[in-house]
Amino acid sequence: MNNAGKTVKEVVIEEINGVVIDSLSKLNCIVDNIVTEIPPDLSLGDAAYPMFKYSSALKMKPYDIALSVKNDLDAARSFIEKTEVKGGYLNVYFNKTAVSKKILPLIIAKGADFGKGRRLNQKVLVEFSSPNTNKPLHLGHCRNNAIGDSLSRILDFYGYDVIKLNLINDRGIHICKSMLAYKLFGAGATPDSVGKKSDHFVGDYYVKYANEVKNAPDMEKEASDMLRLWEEGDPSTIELWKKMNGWAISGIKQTYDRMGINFTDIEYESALYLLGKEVVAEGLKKGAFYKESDGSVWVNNEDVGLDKKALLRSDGTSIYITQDMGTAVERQKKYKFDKLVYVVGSEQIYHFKTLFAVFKKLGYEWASNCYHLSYGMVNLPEGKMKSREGNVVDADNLMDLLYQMALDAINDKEREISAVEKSAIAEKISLSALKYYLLNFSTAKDVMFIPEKSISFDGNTGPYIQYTTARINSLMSKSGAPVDNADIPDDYTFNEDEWGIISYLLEYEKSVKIAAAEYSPVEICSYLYNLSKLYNKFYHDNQILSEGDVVKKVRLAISKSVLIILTSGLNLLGISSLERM
RNA sequence: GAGUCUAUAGCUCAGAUGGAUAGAGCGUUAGAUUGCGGAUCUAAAGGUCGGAGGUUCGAGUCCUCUUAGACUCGCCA
Repeated sequence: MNNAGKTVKEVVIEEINGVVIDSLSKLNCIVDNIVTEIPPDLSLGDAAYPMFKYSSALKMKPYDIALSVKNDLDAARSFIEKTEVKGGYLNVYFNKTAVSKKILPLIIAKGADFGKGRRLNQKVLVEFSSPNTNKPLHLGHCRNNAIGDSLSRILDFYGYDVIKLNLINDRGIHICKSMLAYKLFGAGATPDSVGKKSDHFVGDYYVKYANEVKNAPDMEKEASDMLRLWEEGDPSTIELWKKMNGWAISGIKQTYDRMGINFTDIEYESALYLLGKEVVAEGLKKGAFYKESDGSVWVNNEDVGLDKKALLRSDGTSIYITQDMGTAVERQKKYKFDKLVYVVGSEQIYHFKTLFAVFKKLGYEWASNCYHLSYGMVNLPEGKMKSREGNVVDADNLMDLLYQMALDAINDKEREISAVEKSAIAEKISLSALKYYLLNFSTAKDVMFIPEKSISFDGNTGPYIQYTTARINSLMSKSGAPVDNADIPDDYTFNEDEWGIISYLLEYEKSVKIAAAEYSPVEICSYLYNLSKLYNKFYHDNQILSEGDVVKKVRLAISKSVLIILTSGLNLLGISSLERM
């Protein structure tokens, strides 16, 4: 994965790289790719070239190599202010004015488009969320939604054409369980008649089933009978199914709307689950699969370190994996995707390995373009979430709780903001807290969710970054004229706080690149948090509006640039920046 | 039993492609604003990067072994 567009940092650094490479070749060391690092401390410069690896080939001390390259570098100027040899490192200090004059006006001019990659003309399908229609969304879905949505935004920003897919799991035995409980105990009630959000209404009957079946084991058989009736198209069963699915899906849709999650296309398992049978037949014909004497169809994946896996039951009905096979083939036909990313929990790693191995055995050239982005489970202090034990953290309730906390915090500030606006702001803050919290983990890791502690508004949180945007927005509105350019005099002397921010602004594009390449929203979280910290320190220690015209303009340009980048990065996380809070 | 993933400060977590004294937040302690938003800022204390070997000039990062935990290994989804 690479994007042909060059970042500002690359433009600056490549010029310097060229000189370093030439210089090394004069010493008879031919390299085509040079390693650049960022020194651990700003006082050590803006870029560093470690010379250790050339030492043995050149039979020179790293220090002497660095010294030799330094001589050549000092002769070639422009973006370089000075160079220094320290140990085996050659440290380069950028010309602050030259770099600033390049980056700040560019950010301000491009605004939200700064850092956006050129279009790659490659289509990426991102499947995420994939709820069941027998219960409301819970905390685990929140993590999935946050990751899937953010990843889609990142990939789009980087240059891919992203299709967001939601495959709704609307059929199967678990759906029939809630249907059965409603049929037996519902007495014609509706979400409206009991005044309940419709997906919660449906979920209550799923819980009801779990409780009742303990004393009435026959219900299990009734549920599977119902599934059979559904597959046969029994009218009254289908009618009930449509009614309850309608409730579940409309309730879940409300939760998506509140979270700011949407999809390019919504797929229904009920419409796709039979497709895989044709793929199985194709595989049999190709000799990729084999049939057992009882009629079941299998694939043998032992050659790739996996096991044998059934693809079709002996009665000819399809299995979970069969649908995934059919769905993927259908997606390739419909979208001609270049990549297909499944955002699904880590408990399904084995399943996707098997699935992708099947694609390879079928000879699909797109098999290697499928990727399972697995994420760890969300745990509670008392253990894992189990819907049957009722210890799940419900998504709607959680958002309500966070909303109330945010609203209380706003009210404490006693700002002159209307009640309506306060409410809107509280909503944005609470979502930011939730999403940022869930994204600020490596995806592979399990998340420990401690309700009282984990979602806070202080420190490394979404609201902290929003606060920074509100602060800058407030500054902008008090600055008089809008900041639409960056006037930087050639003789301007940047202080450490100013330069610290500017040099970090140079890193934004790289962060986006890493986030896109590694499918890693946490990379953006870290970047935004670091930038916010740098800015808040700068803001705390430096005056802006009361300074003279020259300094004021430069600092406003820096502030404006930070605001643009923070807003851009928050957007990649699916979080709104704020004017006020 | 096999496979995959995880292990970094009291707690919760960052540390892409190996590089300079391993970084945050929370919590604890001590401070900062007669100034543009205190949901802010500064500082202190707190680490054998689970353990043992190995590769390398250099390892939290790569390799081997090992310990602990999670997940998976179904004609469930």
